[in-house]
Amino acid sequence: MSPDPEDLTARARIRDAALRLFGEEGFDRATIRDIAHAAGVSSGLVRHHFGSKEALRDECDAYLARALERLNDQVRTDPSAEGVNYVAVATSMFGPYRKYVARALIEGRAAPLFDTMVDLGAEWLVEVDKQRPDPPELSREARATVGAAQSLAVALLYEHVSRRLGVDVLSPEGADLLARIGLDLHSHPTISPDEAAALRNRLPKGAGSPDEGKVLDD
Amino acid sequence: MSPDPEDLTARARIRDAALRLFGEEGFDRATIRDIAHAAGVSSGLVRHHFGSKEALRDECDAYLARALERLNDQVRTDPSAEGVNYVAVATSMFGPYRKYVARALIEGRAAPLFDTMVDLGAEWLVEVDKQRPDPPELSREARATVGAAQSLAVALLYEHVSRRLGVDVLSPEGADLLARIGLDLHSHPTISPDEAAALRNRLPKGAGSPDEGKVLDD
DNA sequence: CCTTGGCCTACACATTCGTGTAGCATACTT
DNA sequence: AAGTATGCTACACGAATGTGTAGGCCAAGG
Repeated sequence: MSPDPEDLTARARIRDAALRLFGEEGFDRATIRDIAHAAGVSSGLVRHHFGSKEALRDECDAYLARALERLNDQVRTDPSAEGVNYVAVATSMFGPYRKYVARALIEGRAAPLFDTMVDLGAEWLVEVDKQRPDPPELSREARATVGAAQSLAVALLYEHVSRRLGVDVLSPEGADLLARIGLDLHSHPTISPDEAAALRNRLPKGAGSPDEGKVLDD
Repeated sequence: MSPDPEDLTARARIRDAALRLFGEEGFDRATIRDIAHAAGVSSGLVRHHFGSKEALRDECDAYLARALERLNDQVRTDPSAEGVNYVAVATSMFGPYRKYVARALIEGRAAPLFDTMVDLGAEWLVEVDKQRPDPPELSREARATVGAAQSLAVALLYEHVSRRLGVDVLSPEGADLLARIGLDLHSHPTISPDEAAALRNRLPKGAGSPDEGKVLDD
């Protein structure tokens, strides 16, 4: 999250304060007056710049979408971006805006944000699939969707994960531990291919035939 | 989620309505009057039974904890509980209370609920570890924590996952697709052991030595 | 019969919040 | 220099909400 060139302006300060308070308190509990106070302006100015509280949130969403686009390009062109970075980015995601993003995602908002995560994951899966012995039964997009959701899980459940691990996962030690756990989980299947086949055959619908209206790659 | 013997009573109806409205609208947007109306009682009765709005939410949390305990015992004693059920339970989790649980978890509440998920996952890992070639570097609890978080991801990001998959993941077709994706992801490592070792050596802290104050099993 | 206590309702109060309006200062334009 | 747009504040209003209070209905027990 590199700082925007537009800074110091009251409008930007209001947006940042809103991002923070919406995240910490939630949209309803965060009042316009509190946001204005945190930004060092009057409450009237918030209305002057953004029109309404919901419009202010829309602007926050849009700002985050732009920020993600920058980060997206950055990751795509970064040669050191490999696999785990995908998870690392998702985890430390949006730094101070983590809580805001979490709430937005839970409420079904911030769709472009989630979609970008899926797309990033799908691109990574292209490389992963090359080293895979058996052809995947399911589309890359489908697997990337669930993978993106799982990658976001630690960021969403930040408090609980930190509590159970006994370490703040945003601290250097916590991030290190998290990276090792991620490597372990991603490098060790928890179900053997045989078991997977057996369980697949037990699924109620269809007996594991690879094509019956499911989402498949072309 | 089996229905409680205590039912039909106004108190139970209020609690159920609160669970639903807190989930759908969020704690702040859901008003006591709306909850009372949904339960078919007056708003005063809500206060009479629960004292305050926050106390009502506490009761909702406690009720969910009790319900989870029942489900916990059920899963533990069910012989057909194998691996994927872990994910399936987390996904279709709490049925109508999914949104409530999601909000509670995001806000850092419902800790016993998350802890139960971790414990369940850790028990499963005991079996998984038996079939693992290399000894795990990290504690079972640590891996179970992240695993639990990832298992909850689809439930938390229900709307986005359903949207990207093009199927309601709570519908029979969606659940089937989800199960297949889960089997695929769990049975195929996305990182080879060699890559994992290489990436582990690249981590800033320590050069991959297996013990330097990390969380380890005994 | 009367009274006691648990459910339950109706109504009022104080607070808070989003929004609307009026007005001031500064800077830029013509 | 006058006009005008812009960034900003102060203040007020209406609505909604959590909470408090007074009272009614009804079964149980003396």
